[in-house]
Amino acid sequence: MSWTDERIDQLKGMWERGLTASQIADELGGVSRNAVIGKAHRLGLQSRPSPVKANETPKKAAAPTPRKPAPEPEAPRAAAPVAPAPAPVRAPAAPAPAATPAAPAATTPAGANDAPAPAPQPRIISVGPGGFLRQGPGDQQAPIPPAPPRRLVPAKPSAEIADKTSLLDLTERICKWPMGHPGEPDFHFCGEQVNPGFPYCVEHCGRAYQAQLPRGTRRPPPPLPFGGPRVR
DNA sequence: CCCTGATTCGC
DNA sequence: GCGAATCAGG
Repeated sequence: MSWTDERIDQLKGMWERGLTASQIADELGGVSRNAVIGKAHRLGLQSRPSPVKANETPKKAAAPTPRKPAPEPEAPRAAAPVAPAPAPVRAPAAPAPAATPAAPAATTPAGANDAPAPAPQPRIISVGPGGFLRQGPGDQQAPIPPAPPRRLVPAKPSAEIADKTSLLDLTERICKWPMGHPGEPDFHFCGEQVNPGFPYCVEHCGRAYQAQLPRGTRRPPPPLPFGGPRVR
């Protein structure tokens, strides 16, 4: 397998979302965990806490890599400028304590016993031209980029996907939201009319471009990147 | 042991 | 540029 633009995109997305290299490798398929890590580094996606990178020993007394016993005393070796960069540690999926289950008081005026209390949906900051969620003005959290292909189709007979949108059916005005996993028999694309200016239909734009919730709020279901571990 | 990411270096 | 081998922490 080679690193096509598309695969690189997927790698970036998943890496930024905090999936482990193993998960990414498994998801992409055809590459090893090491390949993913190597590529990520070459792409400059360094960041992310490494279990091994905790301390930085200024002295390299110990032979860290005996694979090639340097014959040279390495004279012109510039001293490694220890980057003091604390690096903006992206707050990952911090398990919000959520110790306070939000008293329903505010949302439940006295006497108002409306039963159909919809599930606590993410608060909509504003609505884009197509009706999808959009970030609030002051909210400059990086928008979750492309597309979390969730396993939406429970693997149906091939006849079932006979009229589904395939790769060949993609045009600039049909939704390219993936349904299922590439390579699987039921994999196809959404196929709806796109939200003008976007690669996805209105519905999927809503999923691709999510509003960042105000501090403290927690989306009940996690962003669910991909459908979890692939069932093979 | 398992997992993780980082790094090196032959290809 | 790629990724196996290796390192090293949890």
